[in-house]
Amino acid sequence: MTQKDDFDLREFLPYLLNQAAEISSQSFQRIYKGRYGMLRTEWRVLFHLAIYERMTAKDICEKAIMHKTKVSRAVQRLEQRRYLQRKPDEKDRRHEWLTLTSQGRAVYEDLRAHAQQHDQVLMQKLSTEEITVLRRALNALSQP
Amino acid sequence: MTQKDDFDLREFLPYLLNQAAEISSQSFQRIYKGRYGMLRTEWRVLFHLAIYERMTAKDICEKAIMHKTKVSRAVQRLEQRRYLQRKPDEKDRRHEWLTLTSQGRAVYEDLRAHAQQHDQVLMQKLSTEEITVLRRALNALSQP
DNA sequence: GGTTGTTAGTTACATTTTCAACTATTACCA
DNA sequence: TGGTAATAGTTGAAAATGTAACTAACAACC
Repeated sequence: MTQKDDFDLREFLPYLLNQAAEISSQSFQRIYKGRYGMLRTEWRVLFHLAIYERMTAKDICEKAIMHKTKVSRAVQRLEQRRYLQRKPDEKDRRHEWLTLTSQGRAVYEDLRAHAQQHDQVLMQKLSTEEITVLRRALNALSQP
Repeated sequence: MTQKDDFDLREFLPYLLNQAAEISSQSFQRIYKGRYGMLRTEWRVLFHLAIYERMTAKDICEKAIMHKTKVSRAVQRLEQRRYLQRKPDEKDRRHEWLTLTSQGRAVYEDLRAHAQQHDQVLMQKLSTEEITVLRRALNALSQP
């Protein structure tokens, strides 16, 4: 198993990004899955609603860059657990406004605390300068 | 939909990493999926075999940080398409040595060219300094 | 030498995701 | 006004993934 090719996978950005994303997500996954049986799609929706307070599923699709079926199903499960409420828009009944319940907000507060703590741990692997550049670069790469 | 919370998702590394990974993978995905009907797991295995020439499934699991069932299934599909061959180890028949066929290498060469081109496009969004720091940071974050 | 433990890899089943088709509502425009 | 197009969101079937249990081969130890 000796390297032969001049092409190095560890320089290929999509590969590197996936690797880093996968590994750095794992320990946070254990938290939201272990404590609340949630999926990745679900914590994302929950966090978006906590941060923006009031969104339609469409808004979430755009902000979180998630497919509408993913969002739809995440919303269903969060509703079943009474973490969010739906209210149809009066003027355009195709839209549904989503907001967290107090229960949902409580879950968010708990997860957010863990998220921030988790982020601290990750950042310990990097210098402050690296963190700044990394965030900037990741944001740039997130523009489609 | 106005931001309320002081916690910013766009600073949470696992989120940012996932977003960037997702988006930057998409156009490469169109290529390996469109041209060869391959999955992400499959191009990864293919690339590893091209680069390291001869590996067992276990080796690939470790290098690529993929679960053994993923690797097992990717190997099956690559074998069906005649992109790789298996040879049991003579001394320890639990091991199987995997190597690409010439067909598999041809597919790799094609995909590699596209990968490099795709990487160029991605890197245009960044300065050379950002690229250096990004790669270093991603490698650091990829250590579990 | 036979029992027990380990390792490489596969398979079966449950859970998630994807893709396409669907409903319901509003917009557009002749 | 009526008919077609567009939009928000849901659903069902197929594909992919995760988890755990499994087989086969070897190792170790008494």
